[in-house]
Order: sequence, then C-alpha cells, then structure tokens
Amino acid sequence: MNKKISKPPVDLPGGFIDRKEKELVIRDFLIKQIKEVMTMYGFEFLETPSFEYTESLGKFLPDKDRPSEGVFSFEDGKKWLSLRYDLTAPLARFTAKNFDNLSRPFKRYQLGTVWRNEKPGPGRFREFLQFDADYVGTNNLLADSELCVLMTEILEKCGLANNEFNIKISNRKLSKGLLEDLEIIDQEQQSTSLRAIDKLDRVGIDGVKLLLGKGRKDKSGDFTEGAKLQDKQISKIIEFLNSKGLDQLERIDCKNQLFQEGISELKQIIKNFKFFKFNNYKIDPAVVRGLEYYTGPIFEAELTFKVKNEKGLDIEFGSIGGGGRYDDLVKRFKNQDCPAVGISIGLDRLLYALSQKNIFNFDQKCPVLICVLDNKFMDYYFKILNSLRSNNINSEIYSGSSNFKAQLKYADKRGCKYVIICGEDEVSKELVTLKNLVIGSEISEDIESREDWKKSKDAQKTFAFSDLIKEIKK
RNA sequence: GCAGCUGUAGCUCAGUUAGUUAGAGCGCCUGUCUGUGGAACAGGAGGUCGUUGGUGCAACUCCAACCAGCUGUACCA
Repeated sequence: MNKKISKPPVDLPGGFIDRKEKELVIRDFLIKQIKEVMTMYGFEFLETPSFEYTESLGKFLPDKDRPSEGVFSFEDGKKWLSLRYDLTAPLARFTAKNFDNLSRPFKRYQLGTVWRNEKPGPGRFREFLQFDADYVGTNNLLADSELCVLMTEILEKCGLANNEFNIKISNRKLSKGLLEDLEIIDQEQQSTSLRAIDKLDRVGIDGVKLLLGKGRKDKSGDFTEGAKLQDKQISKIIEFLNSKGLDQLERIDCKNQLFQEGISELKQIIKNFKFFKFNNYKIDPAVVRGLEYYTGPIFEAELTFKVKNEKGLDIEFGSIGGGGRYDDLVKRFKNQDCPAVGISIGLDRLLYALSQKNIFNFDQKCPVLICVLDNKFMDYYFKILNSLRSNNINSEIYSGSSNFKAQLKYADKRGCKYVIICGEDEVSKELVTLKNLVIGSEISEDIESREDWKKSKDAQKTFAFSDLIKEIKK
C-alpha cells in the first residue's frame, strides 16, 4: 500500500452544503405551508428544468475567458447550457413558448433549486431553493397588491410573527423620475446613484451621501467610488429618501411625469390593500432591487430582528424575499406586450432566519429502538416491530452487530426517546421492557456512583406485550 | 473582484527567543461493567502544524507566493 496516494477531498466546493434531516424537516414544512397558501389563492403549480440555453436565461452569455461569470455553464455540442439562476427567466421563456394556450392572466407558482456562481455567506449558498409566485399578462395593480399580501401570509404561516418583518414598497418610476428631473441622465451616473440609494439600510444616510458624492470607505478601508453628484442634487435625493409615507412623497417638488405615475400607482396599490385588510407594509423609497428588469412597483420583505452567525455575531442579512413588476420580460422572447409581476422568497435564507427562533420540535421523528440481546429472540423482536409499525410508531430493530451497551449508545446518539429491551426473562413470559431514555437522562444528573444508576430503574417499565401500544402512547 | 482578519487532532484552542519524540480540554474507541446510554477512573486511536517554495546546522515558529475560511465591500438576475 502506498500511503502517499492522496485521497480525494471530503470538503465540498464553497457555497455547497450537505443538508441533514433536522433542516430538511423544516424545509418540508415550509414547502407544505407555501403550497397550501398558493392553492388557496388559485395559483397553478409549475416546474421547469434546471438547465436552459444560456441565451434564454438572460444577459450572462459565457465568453471564452470567463464562461461562468455568475452562472454555472457548459458547452453542449455547439450550444451553451446554464443552470438557472432564478425562476423568473424560465417563466418568461415558458410563457412565450406556450403563449397562445395560456389563460391570461396566467398565475403560477414554482419551487425549485437555483444556482448562482457567486460569493456565499451565512444562509446564502451557491445552490439554494427558491419560491416564486407570478402574475403574467396583466397590468392590473390588484395583482401587485395581492402578491404583497400573499408574501405576508406565507411568511406568517412559516413561523414569522407579524412584527418580525415588514413589506417595504416602492416604485422604480419614482427614483428614475427623480433622477431625470435632477438632470442626472448619464447612464453610469444613474446606475451608481440607484445603487447608492439601495444601500440606505446598510450604510445609513451619511453613507448614501458619500456614495452619491465622492465615495465611501468601508470598515476594512476599502474604497467605493461615488456618483459625484452636486450637493443640490444630493440633498434632493436625501429628501426623497427621508420621505416616510405617501403624503411626504407627494409633497416632494418633482414635476416629472414618470415620478407622478409612480406615486399614483403606489396610491392604487395601497387602496387595494384595504380590500385585503392588509397593513403590514411600509413605503420606503430606498428600495431599488437591481438595475435592469424591474419597471414599476417593487417590494421587499425585510426582517426586523438581528440575524446572528454561528459565532453569535450580528451580521448583514439582507432581505428574505422580494419582487416587483417587470413588464418587458416576455418581450425578449416574443413580440407581444405581456406585463407581469412576481415575488420570490429564498427558502434557505428564510430557514436560516427561522432556525434562530427555536420554534421547531423534532421529537416524533426519532424511532423506537428494539435492542437485540440475542439473535435467537428475533421472532419476538419482529412481533414487537410489526405491532409498532402497524400502529404508526416509527421503530426499528437494531441493525448493527455490537453489544447491548453499544446499542444504548446508538439510541442515545439517534435521539431515540424509547428503547425496548427484551431478553430471556421477557420473551419467556411475553413481556416487554420499555426504557425511556429522556427520563433516564434526567435522572442521571443526580446520580453520582455507578451503584446508583444500576439501581435506578425509574426510567423503565416492564409489562405485558398486549399493553405495549397503550404504554408507548402515554 | 477588492480590503482586513484567521488557518496546529473530529471540535475549541495552547505552543516561549527557531532547538530532541508537537500539547490540553471536549468528543471518539476500549476496559473496570459478559442485561442497561448519560458519572468516575485507567488506557488507546487520531497530526505530512492549510499548500508550495525560500532563508537557516535546524522551521509549527522567520520570509514569499498560492489556497481555503470568516467579516466587510463591490456586483446581484
């Protein structure tokens, strides 16, 4: 044997993780809640494949030097394929492909894994599960309103309290109109300004001022180039950002037509909220969400509590969901006007946030372990097993080959609440000994010597086989 | 991508001014205990000191490059 042969790594590529039962159980729960809400609201369930032609997904065409900038891609024959990075681009493709057969508005929801080749962070991976709900083929703002309501209902059903998040609403027409009105028309300067606005909640008003002006140094001393606007323009934008409600926004002196359209759309959306008796929202002009793509109202679900990393430090967590109106998306594929609006929620991020609240319980999942004291009692063990399973009790016969002591350790590690112990004494008299490991563990805290715990049989009980189900259900 | 910090056992970390065979706690395995996990005691396994190169008689220790992780920042459909 040559020891020098290097073994393959057990590490995973950065941003990819193994997901264990505890997490998957919660994830299944979240999915179940989402499906219920979506069905209630009358949305269709859709699934599209993981891969699409790279061109169909959008602007991230692989070039020879960096074929995977942002997306995972490979060349299949002469065509480039990519793993989808969201569910919206595939929806637009699907809609265009089936345009003539779809009812419009077309309401669909989708749950699926998406992949992004970018820097991972806490609760943020390169492979993650996303949920999307969209209205395609309507410009009725009732759809926008309903999606906000729906997002709220989902988050609440998933375990967030009403005061632990809120939906921030804005309109791309406001920021765009304002910039036009301030004669900031240079494309570069516009984008930089929009990005600066978007950062309000992270860098604060002063940070935004710097980013709109000369630029800003971050905590590590790294410098970000600013938009280099004039002071007059900056103070106008700051006034805009400080406008908390619709009233204050309306008072801003801006004649720009786009801006005014934005205001009246927001008014309509809020008016619609009354139908839904919905008020867990906040007008927030600082919401921008990306640069391309969105054309009108935009929404973002923001947590109101601090998220910590595994070392207990508060971290910048960002939003757990959001969306908006993207009226031009389908047009990329088909020469048809097809306004649309949608939301998405990152389930892994939601799960990460929820996991800090300790609201989930896993007791029932662990099986009852039937210990094997001797193989000659197998018939009896299977009699017990069949009885448990037919009564819907998770159970198993120890499947290793170690001694009794090791079997208890195994049960301990699995988190089993009960073990069943049957040897000569029990089998000959049709009895069952049931040991409660949880109680046993509690008792052990007061036990000091080995003699004491040998005596401590409070945690276990012996009774007739016929009473097994009755006893275990107690 | 950029910046700062951190890489020593499965985990958390110590390791002096470079100086024999690199340590601790927790965890893991075995025994005391052949029908009782969690206590105690005793023993054991487990390390190419992130990687590669450099300087030294000598490198975990100094230098360089690279890699990985964390945090911030940029980009974000």
